[in-house]
Amino acid sequence: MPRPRSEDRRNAILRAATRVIASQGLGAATAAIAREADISNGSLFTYFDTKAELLNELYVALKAEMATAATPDLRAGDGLREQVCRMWTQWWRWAMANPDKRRALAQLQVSDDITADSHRAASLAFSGVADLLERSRANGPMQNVPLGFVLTLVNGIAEATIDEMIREPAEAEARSRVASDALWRVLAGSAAPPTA
Amino acid sequence: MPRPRSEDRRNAILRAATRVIASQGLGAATAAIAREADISNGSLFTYFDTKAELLNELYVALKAEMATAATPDLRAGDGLREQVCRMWTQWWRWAMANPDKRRALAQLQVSDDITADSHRAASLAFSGVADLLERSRANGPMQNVPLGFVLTLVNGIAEATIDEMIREPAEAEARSRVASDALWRVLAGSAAPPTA
Amino acid sequence: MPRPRSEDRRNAILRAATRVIASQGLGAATAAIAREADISNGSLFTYFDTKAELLNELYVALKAEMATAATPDLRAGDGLREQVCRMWTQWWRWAMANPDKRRALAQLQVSDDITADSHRAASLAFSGVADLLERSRANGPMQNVPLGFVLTLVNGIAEATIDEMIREPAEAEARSRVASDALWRVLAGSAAPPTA
Amino acid sequence: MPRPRSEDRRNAILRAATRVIASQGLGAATAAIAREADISNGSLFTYFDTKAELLNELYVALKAEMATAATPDLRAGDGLREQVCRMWTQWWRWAMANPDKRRALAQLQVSDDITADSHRAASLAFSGVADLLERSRANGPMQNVPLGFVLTLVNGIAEATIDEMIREPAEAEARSRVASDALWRVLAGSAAPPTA
DNA sequence: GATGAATGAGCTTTCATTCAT
DNA sequence: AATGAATGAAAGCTCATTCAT
Repeated sequence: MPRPRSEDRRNAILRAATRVIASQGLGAATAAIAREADISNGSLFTYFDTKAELLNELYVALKAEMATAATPDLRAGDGLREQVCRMWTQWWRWAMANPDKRRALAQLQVSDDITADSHRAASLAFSGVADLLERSRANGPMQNVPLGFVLTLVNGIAEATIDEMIREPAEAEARSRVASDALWRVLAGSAAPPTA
Repeated sequence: MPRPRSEDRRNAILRAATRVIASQGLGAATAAIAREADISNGSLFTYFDTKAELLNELYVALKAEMATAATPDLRAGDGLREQVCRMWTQWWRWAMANPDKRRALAQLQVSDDITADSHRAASLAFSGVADLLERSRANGPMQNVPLGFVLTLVNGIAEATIDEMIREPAEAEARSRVASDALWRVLAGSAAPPTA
Repeated sequence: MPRPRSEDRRNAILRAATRVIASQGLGAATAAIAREADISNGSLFTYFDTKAELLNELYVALKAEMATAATPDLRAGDGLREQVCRMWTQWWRWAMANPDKRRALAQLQVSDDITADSHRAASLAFSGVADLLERSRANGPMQNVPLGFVLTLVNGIAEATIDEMIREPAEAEARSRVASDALWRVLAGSAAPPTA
Repeated sequence: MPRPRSEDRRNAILRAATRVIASQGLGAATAAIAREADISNGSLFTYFDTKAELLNELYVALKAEMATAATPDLRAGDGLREQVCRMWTQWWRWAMANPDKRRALAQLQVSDDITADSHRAASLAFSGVADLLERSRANGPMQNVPLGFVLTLVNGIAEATIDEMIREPAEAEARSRVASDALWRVLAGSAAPPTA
């Protein structure tokens, strides 16, 4: 029995790719990623057949991680407003805590190497978030548009806010509250603050 | 800034770069851009010293064009709501009419080759839009955050909506209205429709 | 020569190599050969230290098989002409029946990896054929040249004819007779047909 | 006007390829060929799009050169026998004088990279030789087989003899006469010596 | 001995940039 | 200034061989 293909090694490559892509962009050499993962350049290709495959898997993995981080646990008794608030908080906390992942994602998102399948898989990971948004927009001004549009919109607002938070980390908490209110206004149309 | 002879040629290169980058991404070869511009590969470098310089100039030019398209003419008598509405309409009309420019911008926005200076220059071009947003948010819920944040946020919402419009062009007008209302809610906090 | 366990496996590798080289050329990866032989890539190297060694052994084995196929059984009473005729028939029958082996041989013959020793060993295998040729040329026009030259020449004629037979398999029998006569003319100088 | 693409350089690459392939086989690196031709590795690809294209052009060029060398000038008054004799002499003289070209050809001949088109082009170059053979076999034992077969056969005999000449250069002239007679016997069936 | 992952040198090809014309 | 050939440093990927299991 040979040395088994190791899940650890595979993850090490994905982590290394995240770091290298965050700092050098998608043009980063596979050899650089391998070096960062402490493996030989040839070894990378036993885990990912091509660079494009590595990028696709990384994209889906990062999106899924982000989605998981954002998806709020179901706590009985919480109102929708609270749930949205918690989701949003979890989302930006993850983003602020993982700047490399966010930067890598920004590059991957617009890459031609990312297939339609990967984009689909990434969307699927957001179903928990989508469920919450579906309930939140139910009787509001967004009730008649496709849920996908709502998701896109919320994502746009979230990312824009996180960009600002990164520019001014000291004000992150303050911005968070402003953004949370804005989000709710977009979804539900009223500015009622969450019951504290 | 010593400018070489033909401004026409320079612009031809920028237009060619837009098309080529839209279809092939930032990895596009300078030779491909030169061919698309109907000049020799060497000639490109008499107009732009490096590929990075070309990308930066293209980025700023496209952002500026987008900003110009979005900036509403000052018409006496128009209310803020109407002006925001007009801005937004002009914005997405430009985006829908110029898919290549939008796609190229999406790539450029996240490129490591784009300098902080270029990002600053791009923001400056949005001063007309910024002015309008400044007035629009004056007494609303966003009155105490930096104007840059408001711009970022509005930009995020706009881009998300345009993405959706591209997915479903038939519904563009309908989405436009929904988005316009959402935008106003974010800025001003109330959903009052524009006085027609 | 310490031989590892299974002679079967060794032969399986040689057979697999024949097929793979016939279809992909000498550039074929050792891993491809191993896969075709249904063993692991590493295992191949317990049977052959290097790829070059495998190629050399394959070359000698194929040449020897060809020689064995061509060598006519000694049948008392047969005239030389009949024996040459039988040899030639056996030769091309083997070639037509084993296209992969022939193609692999064609590649191996010109490879830099094949050592002088292997070429010598291959010649040795043709001693039966050489004996017959020695007797056949005894009083003819080739009586004063080295036997090796006669062998080379006969080989050249045989291979050229087989190439033609492969191009037009339907005419193989007809070509066989023409070539047999030509062979005899080269060796013995007269065109007397075999006494049937 | 830029430096024009130079036919000299192109030929230098072909010559370099001949030498390098003769000594290292078809596995020779394009970089090695470029170095031997005293150009940069990238430059090679402005003259030949791919390595396979280079190999194909080299193959056709070498075959054509060999054919030209072998094709006898038409001299009024020469009998067929003399013409065949002259062709054969010119052929082997060229081969002995150009060992690298012969070795490179041997490799190229069996390469999978050589297309059917190239093989066709190579055959065409031998039309002068083919004409002579057509006339020579006219009333002899080979009159009823395809001319292509005759060519293949003559080629096989020629190459086999040249191989022997290379093994024993001192005997080249002697072998030449023996081979010439054998050739004539194959074609015309009689051993009549050339009228001196 | 058998397995297949690990290794790293080496390959062809691309491409931003330079430079002879 | 314009041209496009020349340059050479990468890049992604392959593969003979080694080695941990």
